[in-house]
Amino acid sequence: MSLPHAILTALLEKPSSGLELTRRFDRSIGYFWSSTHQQIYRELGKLEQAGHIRALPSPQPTRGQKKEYEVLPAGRAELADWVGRSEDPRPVRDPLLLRLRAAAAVGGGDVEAELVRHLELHRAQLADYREIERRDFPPERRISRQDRLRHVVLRGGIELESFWTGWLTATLAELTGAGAAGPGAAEGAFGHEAPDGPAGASGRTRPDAASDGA
Amino acid sequence: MSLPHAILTALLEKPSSGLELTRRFDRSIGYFWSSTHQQIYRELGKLEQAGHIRALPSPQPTRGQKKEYEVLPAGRAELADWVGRSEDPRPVRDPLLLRLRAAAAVGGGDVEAELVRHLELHRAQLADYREIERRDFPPERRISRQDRLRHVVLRGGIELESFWTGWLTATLAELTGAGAAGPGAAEGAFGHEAPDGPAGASGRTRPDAASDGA
DNA sequence: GCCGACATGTAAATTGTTACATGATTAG
DNA sequence: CTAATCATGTAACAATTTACATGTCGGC
Repeated sequence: MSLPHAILTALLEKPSSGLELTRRFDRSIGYFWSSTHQQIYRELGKLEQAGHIRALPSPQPTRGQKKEYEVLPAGRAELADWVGRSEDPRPVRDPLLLRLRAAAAVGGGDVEAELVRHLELHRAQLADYREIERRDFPPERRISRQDRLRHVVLRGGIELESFWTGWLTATLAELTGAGAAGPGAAEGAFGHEAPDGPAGASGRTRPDAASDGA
Repeated sequence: MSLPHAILTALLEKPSSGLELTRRFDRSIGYFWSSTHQQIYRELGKLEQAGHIRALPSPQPTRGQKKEYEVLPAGRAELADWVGRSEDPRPVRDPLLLRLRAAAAVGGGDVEAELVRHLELHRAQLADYREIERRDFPPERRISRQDRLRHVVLRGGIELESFWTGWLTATLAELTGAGAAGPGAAEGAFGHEAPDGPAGASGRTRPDAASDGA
């Protein structure tokens, strides 16, 4: 999957120990590929065995002792190769949307408080991103392709959080703004089947794409 | 996690067999919680053992034979309880954003083709969602809370896809529109650490994507 | 000498993916 | 009767999460 490549990226940006990586996964790289220290240590071991990274020489590499890693040429090559690979977007798997859908199915439940809570969280994350953008990407600067890439990734984070705050705000307005009609209304609504696509007997299929052109 | 609750929701909406569920996970429920038939069968077994669902009586429940399930009161109770629970948004884990960040780190690589491909996929999904909205949620209809919930969930899907198409379009413009300056420029850019600690909430401003319905 | 922070790990359980196996039903 | 399709599963593996275990170092 992508964890080793996230680690290679982080180590290319700056050689680090496992704990340092863990911290950067809490705020920088981890904004787009989150992970925990357990996974990171395990993956560091694999990457070292594979000859993609190596531990910088140190006095005694014992247990509680800091151990820094750097990327080897083989690791850089692997990452460059991965960058050129193709991968479909992952299907959405969002507990909040599912929860609302479940709320529609069982009826009742005050979901509004949870929506407000999420709104605050997303607003905070958005403010965080905006601050990083203000600090690292001043408007008139002449920038390299590297910086452009980093900036569009950050824009992705900003716009994603903007989507959430916008949708949550609108949803709260929709759910609290007008009184709910009685239950048991209109059939045929979303949740009662979408039109049939060509569905094979095994596994999910991304509902057809590439047809578009618009 | 959420898979059993996704299944309970789907079965509440309509009792189904494993294969029918698999198909609905390809187009309806699965838009927000994807899964495969293997996982679904495994989970159906667990839910049955837990007394949350039961197989509808049928002649002989042998192997290749269709087996329909319905939700029992205990299952409905569990789902209602889950709806009321609180859960933080999942940290982002997106291979495409990570890939761009890796491209910035290793330099080179033409990432543009992959962006175009994703743009087409998201446009197709967006068109699909819009069609469902047009069909299932005509504008002037008086609607119940159930329908409101289902509609906001669909709006979530629509706005999420709008975010992607908007961001991908802008990113392609940014990367192909202007010639890249030489490599090795500006340090201190995003990717070289963000500030520590939590950030306060802030008012939202809408940048550009994820627009239309909110 | 001990405590808290730093630092690296192990183990077990759950969840998700990939590949394969098997039986039933129906059209030709 | 045979192939395609419907339908339900098993097995093995990979990824992720949660809980715990161990060791080092500096300050007091």
